[in-house]
Amino acid sequence: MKHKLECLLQHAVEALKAQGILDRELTVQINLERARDAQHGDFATNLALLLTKPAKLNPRQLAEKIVAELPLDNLLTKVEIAGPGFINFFINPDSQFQIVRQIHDAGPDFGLSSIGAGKRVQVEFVSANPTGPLHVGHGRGAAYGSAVADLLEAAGFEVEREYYVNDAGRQMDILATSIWLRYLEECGEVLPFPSNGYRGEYVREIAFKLHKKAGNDYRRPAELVQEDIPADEHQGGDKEKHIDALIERAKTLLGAEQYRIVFQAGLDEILEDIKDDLEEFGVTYQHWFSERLLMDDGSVQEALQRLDAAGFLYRQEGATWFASNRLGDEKDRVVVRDNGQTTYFASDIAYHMNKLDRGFDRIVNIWGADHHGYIPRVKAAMQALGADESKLKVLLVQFAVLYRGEERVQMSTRSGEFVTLRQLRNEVGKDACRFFYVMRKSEQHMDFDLKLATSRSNENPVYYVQYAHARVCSVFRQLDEKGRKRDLLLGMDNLNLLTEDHESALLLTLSKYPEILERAAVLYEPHQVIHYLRELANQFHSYYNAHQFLVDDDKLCNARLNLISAVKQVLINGLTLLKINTPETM
RNA sequence: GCGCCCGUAGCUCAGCUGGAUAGAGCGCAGCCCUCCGGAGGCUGAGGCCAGAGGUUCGAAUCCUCUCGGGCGCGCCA
Repeated sequence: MKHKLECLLQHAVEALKAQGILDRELTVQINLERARDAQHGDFATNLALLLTKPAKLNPRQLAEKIVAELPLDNLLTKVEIAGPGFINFFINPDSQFQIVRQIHDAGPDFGLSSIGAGKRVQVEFVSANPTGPLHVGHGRGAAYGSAVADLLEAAGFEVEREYYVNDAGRQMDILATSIWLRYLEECGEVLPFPSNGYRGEYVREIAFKLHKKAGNDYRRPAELVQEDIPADEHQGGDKEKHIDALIERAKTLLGAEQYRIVFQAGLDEILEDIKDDLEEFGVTYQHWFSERLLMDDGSVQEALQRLDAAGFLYRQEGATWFASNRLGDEKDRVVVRDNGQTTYFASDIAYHMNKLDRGFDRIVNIWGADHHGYIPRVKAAMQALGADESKLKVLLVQFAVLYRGEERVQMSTRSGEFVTLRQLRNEVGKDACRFFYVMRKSEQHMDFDLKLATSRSNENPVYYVQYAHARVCSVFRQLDEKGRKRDLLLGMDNLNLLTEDHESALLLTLSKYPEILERAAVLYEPHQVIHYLRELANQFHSYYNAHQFLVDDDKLCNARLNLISAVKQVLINGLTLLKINTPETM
């Protein structure tokens, strides 16, 4: 409907160009909107206002000329010029009824579009370090990222979801060493735990399993482990030097082979936990991409060579620097440290080179807001590699602050007492969890109220939407109990009986769903779908209270049943897209 | 100090790439089941869109500054 009107307007513009009112070279962006007020019809455009200057006419005169060029179509009952020069379109009400038929015919596919035209988009999200379970902060990225990916897919893009696993680097060594130290405790060795180690309970559990499986194979005497290790922080030393020394000690005492096994045990265990966690949250990936792989297969070296060949690398103070400042970054960045090790950023350059080489039309990265300073350097690297940096879209997700009623829930990663995503899901359930996370615009700081999310009352927006669905189901159960049969065709033939205000409003809202999905996908704004579903549910509940569906008149009854059936279908489509359940009873 | 995000009803937030009279939920004050599920509906009070300039037919929306809140500015990952 919307596209059709846009076409008509485009033709009118061409006609004005032919008449010499508008310059032929002028490109015109048609801006057609849903009218906010029913008095302004169904759609409105500000076209005449925008073209006032190039046409050198006042807006109302210009609007008249545009309207004169619009072919009369039986879709429209009226086109009028209003206010300063808006053109308002009134859609033939009969055509509005057809939305019920369209929804019925399309079923689960209603709302899907092909604007993506099969273009390949990669969406990378969460990508939390596998050094511990996901916490609530990752939850928002997971819910938002998967919703964006699912929306893009619904809009006709070919989507690949990816998780970048940081399985290389110092943090992983700290984890491996932490596990080993806990393992030694399991074996009966007595030794202090480093202040900088991972203290979470999960580390003990992994150590426990390792001990159960391997017995004392990796046991070494505590004296040897401790010998000549520099003091920890609480002993007046440097915690970083302390932990680094312990890592080295673990590597020497265990040897490369055994160290690798302990390391791998931790990585596997945690990654498995993250995968399960996300899967239970309705989040799945096509690829789990290993950082270590990039280092092992020479990709990092290759990326650096390419930067060097392009003249973007130089050496200073023993390190190798990438001249990102020349490409808009606030300063240059180290890619190879003076000790010869490549930095995390070097891996990331190689990773983005790899993404580009895979030929995606668009690359979407979803990051926590704390990484925003990272964007310029990654874009700089893409440019230096000769790539089109506009292919990369970085979406930032702001932090969520947890509340339980008035009280703020404290999170502390160090102590290992942080609230995990799993705990959150167990407390509020998957549906409320996803709904709440996606309900807010991603760049908006949000307060996540656990008390509200768990309340089974009218305060809770999740139940409100689900209840609308359950109510429709209930009406059909009631129909059954009364021994009546639904007559689909009779209802379709009598849609024109749906003339109540509540019914017109619902028909209009239903017809907006495809536009909402498109818009939400293009703008990466899944919260728009939530808002739409709340509005739809609200209108349904109003309708339910105002009118009886199971009336004696078979024609009217079946027309209404078809209408609420369409409501049900759209609720299902929207909620399913967001991976939220649609229970038939609650 | 520099950079990014945010500031809209008492609270939590929408506001359709600049449009017509700024919206919703919660909370508050009332009301509505002889009726398909009251986890619902209806009515009402509540706003200088942080503040000041600017851009134009028109600004909550764009630009500049100020004030407030969050987050970044490592040879960490």
